[in-house]
Amino acid sequence: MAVTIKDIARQAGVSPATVSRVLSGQTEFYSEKTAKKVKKTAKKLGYQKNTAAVELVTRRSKVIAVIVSSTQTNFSDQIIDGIQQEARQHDLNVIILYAGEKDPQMERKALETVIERSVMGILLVAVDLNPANEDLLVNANIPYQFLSITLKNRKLPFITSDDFQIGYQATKYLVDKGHSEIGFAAADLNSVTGQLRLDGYRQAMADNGLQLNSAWVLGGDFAYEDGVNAMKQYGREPEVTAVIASSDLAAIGVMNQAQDYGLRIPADLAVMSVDGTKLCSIVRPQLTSVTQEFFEMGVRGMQRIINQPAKAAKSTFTPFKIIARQSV
Amino acid sequence: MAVTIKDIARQAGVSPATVSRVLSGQTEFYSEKTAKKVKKTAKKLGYQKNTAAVELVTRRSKVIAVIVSSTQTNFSDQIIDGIQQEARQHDLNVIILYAGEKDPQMERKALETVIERSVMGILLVAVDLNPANEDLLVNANIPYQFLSITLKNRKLPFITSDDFQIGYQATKYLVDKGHSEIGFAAADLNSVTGQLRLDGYRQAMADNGLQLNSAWVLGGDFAYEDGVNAMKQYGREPEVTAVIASSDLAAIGVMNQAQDYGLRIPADLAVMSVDGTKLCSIVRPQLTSVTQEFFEMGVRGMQRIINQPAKAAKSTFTPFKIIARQSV
DNA sequence: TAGTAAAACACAAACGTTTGTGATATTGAT
DNA sequence: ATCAATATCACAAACGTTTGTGTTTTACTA
Repeated sequence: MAVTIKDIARQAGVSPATVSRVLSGQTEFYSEKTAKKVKKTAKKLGYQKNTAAVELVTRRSKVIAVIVSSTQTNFSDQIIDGIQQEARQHDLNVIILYAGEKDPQMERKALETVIERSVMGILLVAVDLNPANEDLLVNANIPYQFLSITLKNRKLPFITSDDFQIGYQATKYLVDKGHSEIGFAAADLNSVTGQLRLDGYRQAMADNGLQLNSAWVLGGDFAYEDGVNAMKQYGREPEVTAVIASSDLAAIGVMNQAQDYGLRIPADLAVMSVDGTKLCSIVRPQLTSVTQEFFEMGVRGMQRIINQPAKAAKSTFTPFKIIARQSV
Repeated sequence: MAVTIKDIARQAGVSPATVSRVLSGQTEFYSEKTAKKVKKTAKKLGYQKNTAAVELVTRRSKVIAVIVSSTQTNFSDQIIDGIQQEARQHDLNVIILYAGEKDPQMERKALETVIERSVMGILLVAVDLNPANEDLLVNANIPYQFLSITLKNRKLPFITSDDFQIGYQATKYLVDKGHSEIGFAAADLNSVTGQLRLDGYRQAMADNGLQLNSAWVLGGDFAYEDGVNAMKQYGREPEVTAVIASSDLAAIGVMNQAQDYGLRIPADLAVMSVDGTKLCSIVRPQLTSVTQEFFEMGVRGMQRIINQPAKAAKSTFTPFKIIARQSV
C-alpha cells in the first residue's frame, strides 16, 4: 500500500537503483537532472522510506538507545539533554526506554528490544544490570556505555562522578564550616556508588580527626522518603549538626522532616545534597549541593559511542563542584 | 556474522520455515520434539532475532512511540508510567522521543523517525504540531493519539483534562474560601489549554458576581520563572489575595517570590496550582492543587491505540480533582 | 569523424524473516 | 493391509532497500 522506490522509479522513468542513490544522498551515479525529477516525484507521491528494509540490507542503524532506570531522582533529563545535543550534531536519532526500578525482567525486555533492532549504540543511565543481562548486552556486539553509575565490574565502561570524592569533599566542606557531627543519609549502601561515597565520608572524617558514630549513617534508595526517614532516626534533637543527603530529593526530605521537628535550617541543622538539579534552587531554603555535570556525562557518553565503535573504553570521571546556597 | 534462523535450521536439521514458526510462537506445523530441538540450538547459538527483517515482511511492529515535548513541567513521567503499564500487559514495547520545546524541526525529525519505522502507534504528549507536521502524522496511516493537550483542530483525537472546568473549579474553590481578588498566572495564553482555563476562570468570576481586573491575568509558559515573574508583577502589596498558577512549578515560583516579598502563605496570599505532581507535597507550604490524572491519560491513550487501529476516535476528558493542602 | 574515456544509468543479488502451499510421513479406522 | 485424514515439514516467494557490476549514453579528443 505504501509507496516504495519502485513506484517512484516507474513514475520517474528510472531504475529503483537510481532512486535509491538519489534519495539516500549519494553523490555518484546520477545526473542533476534525474535527481531533480526523482526528488519531485518522491515528494509528490508522499514517499516515506522503509527503515526496516534499509537496516536489513545495510545492517546498521542510526539510532542510539538510552535505557534509563525510572529513577526516583530526576537528573536523567539533563543526561538525556546532553545525549540529544550530541545526537543532533551527528544526525542520529535517539530513543529512550524505561527499564523500571531494579526490575531484571524489564531490563531484559528493554535490552532485547534495542538489540534486536541492532541500534548503533546503547547508553545506560543509572542502571545496574544483573549478570544475565550483562551478558546479553556484552554479547550483542553493540557499543555501549554506562552513565551516572559506578560498577563493580570494572570491565564495563562507565562515565560518572568520582563518588569517593563526592563523599570526601562534601564532608570536608561541612567540616570547614565548623561541623563535626555529620550525618550521611539516603544513599543505597548496597551499591558501589553509595559505598564509595560512604568511604569518602569516612576518610574525610578520619583525616580531620573526627570520630564518627555509626548511627549517623543511614541507608536508603536516594528517595525523598529515605530523607524523611533518616531525619526521623536522627530525631527531634539530633546529635548531628549537619547531614549529607545522597540526592536532592532526599535532602528535601530531611529538610522537611527537620522543619516539622521545629529545627531551623541551617541554624540548627545544615543539610547538603548531592546532584544539584534545579530542585535545589526551587526549595526554600535553597539547597547547598554537590553539583554533578550530568549534561556533560551525556555528551561524553555519546562521543564514546561515536568514536570508539565496539572498542572497550576506559571508565572516566566527570567533574563536580560544590555550590553554596542557603542550607548550610 | 550474527546467527540467523538458517544457521539454526542447519544445525537442527530442519528448514528455516520451521525454525521461524517455532521461535515466533506459532502453534501449528511442527511437533513438540522438533520445537524442543530448535529452541535448544537457538539458545546454544545465542540467536537474536532480526527485527528489521521481521518488520519488513510482516509490515507491522510491536512498538509504541511516545513523543514528548521536553517540557518544563514534569507530569510526563506519570503519563509514561501509565503507557508502560498498559504496554506491558499487551506485550508491546514503548520508545520515547523528545521533540524539543516548540521546535518544529525536532518534531519533524521525531515524527519521521517513528513513521519510517512504521510503529504500531504514536502517542504525543503535550506537543502541539504545526500544520506541516500534522499532515505528516495524519498521512502516515498510523494510529495516533494526543495526550494532555487540547487542540484547535478538533479532528485530531486527544485525551486531557477539561481545561475550562479546571479554570472554573479552581476559581470557584478560591471564591468559596472567601477570595474575590484572584490572579491567574503562568498559563500560555496563546494555547488552547491556557485560553480555556482563562475562560473558565472568567466565567467563574462572573457567575459569582466578581469583577476582574485584567492586570490580574498574566501569561507565560507554565514555567517556574513565569510564576516568579507573575508575582513580581503583582508586587509587594498585591491587589490579589489568591492566585491560580497553571503548573506546579509556576506555583512554586509565585510562592517563592511572594515569600521573598515577605508575604505569608496562605495568610497573606493563597496559591493554587494545577497539575498536582509530587512536587506539591514536597514544597513547604504544601501546594493545594487541581490534580490531574496523568497516569490515567497514559492508560487510556494506549487503550485507544490498541482497540481502534486507524479509526478516528473522539476526544475525551479525564477527571480531575482539587486536593487541599496548605497553600490556600 | 572516429575513437575513447567518463558519466549516467539499469540489472540483479542480497539482507533475514514470514507464510501460503505443496510434499511427505504418521496415525487411525476398517 | 489399505486407504484416508491429518500432522509434520520443506520450498519458495515476498517484503523494500542497497550496492557491485555490467551496459549504454554522453562528451571530449585528435
